[in-house]
Amino acid sequence: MKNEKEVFDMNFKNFIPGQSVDCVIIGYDQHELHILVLKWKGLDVWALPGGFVEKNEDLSTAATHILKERTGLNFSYLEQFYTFGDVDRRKKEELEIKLGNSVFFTEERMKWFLQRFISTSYLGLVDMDKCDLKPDLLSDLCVWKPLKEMPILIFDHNEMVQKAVSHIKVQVNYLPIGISLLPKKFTMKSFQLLYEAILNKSLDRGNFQRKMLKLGILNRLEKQLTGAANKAPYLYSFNKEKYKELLDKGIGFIN
Amino acid sequence: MKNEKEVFDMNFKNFIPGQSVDCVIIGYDQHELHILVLKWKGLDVWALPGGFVEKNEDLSTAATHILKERTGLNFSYLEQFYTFGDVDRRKKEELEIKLGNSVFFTEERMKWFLQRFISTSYLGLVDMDKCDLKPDLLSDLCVWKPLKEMPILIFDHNEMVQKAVSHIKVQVNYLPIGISLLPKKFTMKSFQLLYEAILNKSLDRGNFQRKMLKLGILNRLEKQLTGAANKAPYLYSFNKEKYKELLDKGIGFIN
DNA sequence: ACAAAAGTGTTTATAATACACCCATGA
DNA sequence: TCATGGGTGTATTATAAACACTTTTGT
Repeated sequence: MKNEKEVFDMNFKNFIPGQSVDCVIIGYDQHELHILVLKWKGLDVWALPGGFVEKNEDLSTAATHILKERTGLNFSYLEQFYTFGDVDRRKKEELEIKLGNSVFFTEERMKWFLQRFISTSYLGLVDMDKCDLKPDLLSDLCVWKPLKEMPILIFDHNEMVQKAVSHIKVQVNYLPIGISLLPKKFTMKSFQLLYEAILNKSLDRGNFQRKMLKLGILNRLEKQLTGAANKAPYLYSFNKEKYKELLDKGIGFIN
Repeated sequence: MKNEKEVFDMNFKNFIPGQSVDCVIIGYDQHELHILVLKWKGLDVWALPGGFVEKNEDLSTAATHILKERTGLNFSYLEQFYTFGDVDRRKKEELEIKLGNSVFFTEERMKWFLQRFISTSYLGLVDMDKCDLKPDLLSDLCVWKPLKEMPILIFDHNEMVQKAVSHIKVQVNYLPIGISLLPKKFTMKSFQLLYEAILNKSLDRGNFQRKMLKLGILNRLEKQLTGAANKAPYLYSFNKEKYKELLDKGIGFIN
């Protein structure tokens, strides 16, 4: 287990200088998209999960590695989507003030954090329920925030979130949206609401249902009695083989 | 003008260590896509145009800057598409042998070239006729090669080309294909052949023509008498405003 | 019996596809 | 006048979109 002492033993000699990785991890709950964020220790500073790249590890391995530490999972969908490389993407002065108070930030460590970083961003899609969240050494909170209630994030992290969200919107027919974000069993309604949350528009219930059934990616399971005074919906699971086949061919789920 | 002396004066202290930029520049001629490549001085080594990033320049500025030097142009379409960050993407041993013979590669320079580099790749689309090609300091040739006759490129550069080409295929409806790759005046036939080259499949002539005309992105100009024993085709130019408007909305050119 | 939401059906509009037809051109 | 390729027309099919009808559930 990591502890306070480890934080103070932390050093950066095994990392590539100037290169970082940040992750926009998207989950879905209560009909809303959520983003995984961290709060820095003792500060009102929010940031995306991220880290540095070890000298002997691939960029993608670094992302996998960072997310394994934060969520306990190996992500089934994790893909690089953009590299942020502007000179002034980390506002040095702002950062210096924020870090200045902490005992952790010795002069040497300060120097590391104040250098120019080029950050490659990864997009992950995950079933929130499967995650076992743990803050990193510099943070005291690691939580899901609804996309619509995003706090102000440090540096260009809000831009990263925006870019990732518009990415899944554009690429909606080529990404394993349902299979990554929904639990094993789900209703057609929640499947539809997921697409509506991503596309930010309402879809016709009848047409959605017919289209998804016609694609052959769903297994119809038992009915789910909800206790409400209406017809019980079926539960569905994904036919993974068929789903992946369609994704590879790039067949459209939604127009 | 750059000359041999300048090569020997070249040093790397103004560059960010470990970070490079490579460019997949796509042109279109004789019904085929072409890629801009360089041949290293005195060696049978081919590579994409690329370079390093100055300490005080943005990543995108570095790409713009590199291409200005190679082609004399400021690209109207130039976009980052992937960052290659595997530990062993540059095969050190191979590189060491290739560079070992050159007088340019002093120990210090060798050390620079043999470090691990993370390379961010940019995709550019350009009218080949507008380019005024110039090799870089390490190369003696800077030429267009037809995509179907790509030489073996150094490192992972062939992978970069493949990734860029499949990127434009997938993104075909969102990229300024015609306006970037065709000359000012062109025939409907050459416009169609361009899409066929990208999509690698044949399209129906009548339907293509009707669709493009209906989109309202084309201005019909004078007829072009080719000298051939058949009806003379019209020349067209692009209605740039309408074209960009459609691109922004993401309206489909081709299915 | 009623409201509410699920599941399915039907109609209409729009777009994709295939191919046919006529026209201009130079030998 | 013939072959060739360009421009346009049309019939067929497939898909999207809108909405209506029926079924199931608990009160």
